[in-house]
Amino acid sequence: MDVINIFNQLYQKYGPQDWWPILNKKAENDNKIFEICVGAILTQNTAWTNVEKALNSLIKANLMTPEAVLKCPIKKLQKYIRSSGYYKQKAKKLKIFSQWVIKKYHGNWQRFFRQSLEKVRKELLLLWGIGPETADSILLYAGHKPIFVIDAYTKRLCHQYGVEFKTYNEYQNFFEKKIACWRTKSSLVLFFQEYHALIVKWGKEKSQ
DNA sequence: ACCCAGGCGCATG
DNA sequence: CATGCGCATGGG
Repeated sequence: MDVINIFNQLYQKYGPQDWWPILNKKAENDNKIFEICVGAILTQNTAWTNVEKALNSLIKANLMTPEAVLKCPIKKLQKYIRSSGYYKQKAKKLKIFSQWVIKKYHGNWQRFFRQSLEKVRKELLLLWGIGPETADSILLYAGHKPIFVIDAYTKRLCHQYGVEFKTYNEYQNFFEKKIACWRTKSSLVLFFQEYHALIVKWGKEKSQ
């Protein structure tokens, strides 16, 4: 399985994907980062179209900040994100996530992301509701950390080439080892961002 | 009527 | 360690 060659083919076919999509374009930078985190949580096992509706209703209700989410009554929060499914669990996840970034980092993402990749990844994974894919999406797209996101489509792509592993980390290592060695950090981030987006594009098209 | 979507936590063997 | 199950909406 030639990982680089597959990227080139996908890029030639689909072009740049411009991920992560920001809906609230006029928001402050910290709130755009928060929007990416919220999107990453809401899209767990859920179609993005359903997530977009929830994100837009949060924006419209002025709830796209950790402070506002923390203050909002849970029932009300559930109502706004209902379209994204699992809305009771996800409302709780947003509460916990918001409380964490406020209490520990005063809502300042710079303070969080300036720490090492190992440190920030481990810390996200300790939060209830944040698993490996959600953590890595946040790290890659919100924090610009060089980490490769594995999702159901990525595994499906591997299987098509007869490549199969047991764990998330094994898939991740497989891609990172084949890509990481010859690139600088910033170009690696862009490459990982584009690659994951292209895989999702490929997967979505295939499942229609 | 069914199946799936940009997963995760928790209980069980 | 590895399965299995509940969570929930909306579009095909």
